[in-house]
Amino acid sequence: MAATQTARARVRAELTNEIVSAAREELASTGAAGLSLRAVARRLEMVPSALYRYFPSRDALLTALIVEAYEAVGMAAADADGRSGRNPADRWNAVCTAVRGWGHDHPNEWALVYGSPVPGYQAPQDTVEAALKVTRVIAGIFADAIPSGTPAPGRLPAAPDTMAAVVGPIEAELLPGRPPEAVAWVVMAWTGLIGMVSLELFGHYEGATTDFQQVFAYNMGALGHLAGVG
Amino acid sequence: MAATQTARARVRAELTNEIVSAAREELASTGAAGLSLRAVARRLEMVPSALYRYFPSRDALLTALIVEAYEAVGMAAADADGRSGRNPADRWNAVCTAVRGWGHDHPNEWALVYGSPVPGYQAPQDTVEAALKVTRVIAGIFADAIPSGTPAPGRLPAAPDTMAAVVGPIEAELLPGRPPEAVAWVVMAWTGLIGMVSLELFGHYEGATTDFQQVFAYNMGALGHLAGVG
DNA sequence: CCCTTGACATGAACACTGTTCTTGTTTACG
DNA sequence: CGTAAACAAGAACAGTGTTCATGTCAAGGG
Repeated sequence: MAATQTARARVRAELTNEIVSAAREELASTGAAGLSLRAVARRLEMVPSALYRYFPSRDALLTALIVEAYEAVGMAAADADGRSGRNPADRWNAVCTAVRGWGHDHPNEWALVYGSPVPGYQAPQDTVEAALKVTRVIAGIFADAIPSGTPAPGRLPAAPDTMAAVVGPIEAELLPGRPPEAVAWVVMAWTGLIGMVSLELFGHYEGATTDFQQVFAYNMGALGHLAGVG
Repeated sequence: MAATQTARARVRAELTNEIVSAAREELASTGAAGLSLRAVARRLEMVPSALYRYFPSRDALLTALIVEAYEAVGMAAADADGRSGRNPADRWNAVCTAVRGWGHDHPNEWALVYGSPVPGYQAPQDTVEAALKVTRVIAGIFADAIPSGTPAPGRLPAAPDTMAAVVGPIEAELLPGRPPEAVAWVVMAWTGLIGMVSLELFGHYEGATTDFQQVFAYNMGALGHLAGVG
C-alpha cells in the first residue's frame, strides 16, 4: 500500500533529518575535519554502522551539511537583500553584513563550504547549484543597478574581447545584455566578499586591526562603489 | 666539547630537515588533513614514535610546514616583484601572477596556509611573521606608488576618521605618511589576490568560466587599477 | 678509564577513526 | 501466510595520533 510505504518512508526521512541535525551540532562544536561519524551515532544513541543505512559514507553526510550550509547563507543573503530598499548600495551593504554575520554565527559551516576542500572529496552536482545562491543575489543587485545596454564606464580598464565568451554561460544567465565588464564586477564583488569573510574567519587579519567590523564595512562599501553599485 | 655537541646537534638538524622534507612530499600527495605522521615515518623507514623526539606533536610538524609554505609563497612574490621593473602596475601584475602560479604548483600547501584552519590548532607566533611576507611585498608596491603625503583621490569614499587608528599598527609599519585610505587599498588588493586564488583552488569557480587565467588577469588588473597602482 | 647521564630508537599498547560483514529482528507486500 | 527487503546490532579490520617501558649507544665528569 502507498500508505504503509509512506509510513516507512516517513520514519526514514525523520531519522535522516535527525542524523543531519546531530551532525550539524557535532560540526558546530568540533569542526569539519573532526566531525566523527561515531560521535554522531553516539549522540543519537545508535550504533555507528546503523548510520550506513541512511548515508553511504561520511562524505555523503558531509555533502548534506554542505548543501544545508550553502542554502542557509544564501537565504541569509536573500533575506537581507529583500529587507533592504531599492538602492543598490544599500542592498549590497546589507548583503555583505548579512553574509559576514552568518559566517560569524556559523564559522564551522563556513569553513566547510568556503574552506579547503576535504581531500578526496568531490563535490556532487547538488552542491554547485546551492553554492550559486549567494552569487545570484549579488548578480541580481548588479543587474538592477546596471540597466541593460549600459556602456561600461571608464573607471575600469576595458575587458578583452574574449571576456564575454569566457564567462558566457553565467553572463547569459545572470546578466543578460550587460557590458562584459559587468561580469568582472560581479566576480570582483563576490570574490571580495567571500574572500574577506573567509580570511577573517580563518584568522588572517589577526592582530592587523582592532575593529575589523569597521574595516570590513569600509572595504565592502569601497568595493561596491568601484564595482558600480555605489 | 663544543665540537661533539655540534656534531650531535648537526645530525639532529639533518634528520629534522629530512622529516620536514618527507612530510612536505607526503603533504603534496595526500593533502593537509590526510597528512599522516605514520606515513611520514614509513617514508623515512622509522618507527612512528621516533618522530616525537623531533616534533612534540603532529601539529608542530604542521607548523613547520606552514612556516615553510608562507616563506615560499612570500619568496615567490618578492622574486616576481624584484624581477619586474619600476612600474607599479607591472609589479602588481607580476606579483599576482607569481602568487597564483605558486598556488597552482602547491595546492596543498596553499590550502594548508590559506584554507580552513585545522580545528584545535592555534597558530604560533612564528607563522604570523612568515605570513606577513606577501603583505609586505604588496604594501611595498603601494608605498612606492603613493608618495608620502599624497591626498586621497576621489575615486574611493573617504575613510572614516577612526580608520587610521583602527589599522594604526600596520599602517605605521608599512605605509607611513600615506592617507588612511591607502591601508584599505592594500587590504583590498591583498584580499582580492589571496581570496581569488583561494576560491579558484578550492573549486568555487568551477564551471563558471572556460579560461580562468584570463578572468584572473583582468580582475587583478582592474583591482590594482582601482586601488591605485594602475 | 670507568661509569653515569641523557638522547635516541624500538615495539607494544591505548583510545580513537571510517567502513564492512555477519547475525538476528522487524516490517511491508505478493 | 510466507517471503523478501529494510533495519539494527556487534564484532572485526585497517588505519590514525600519542604514550610508555625497554633497550642501546655516544658523550662527559670523576
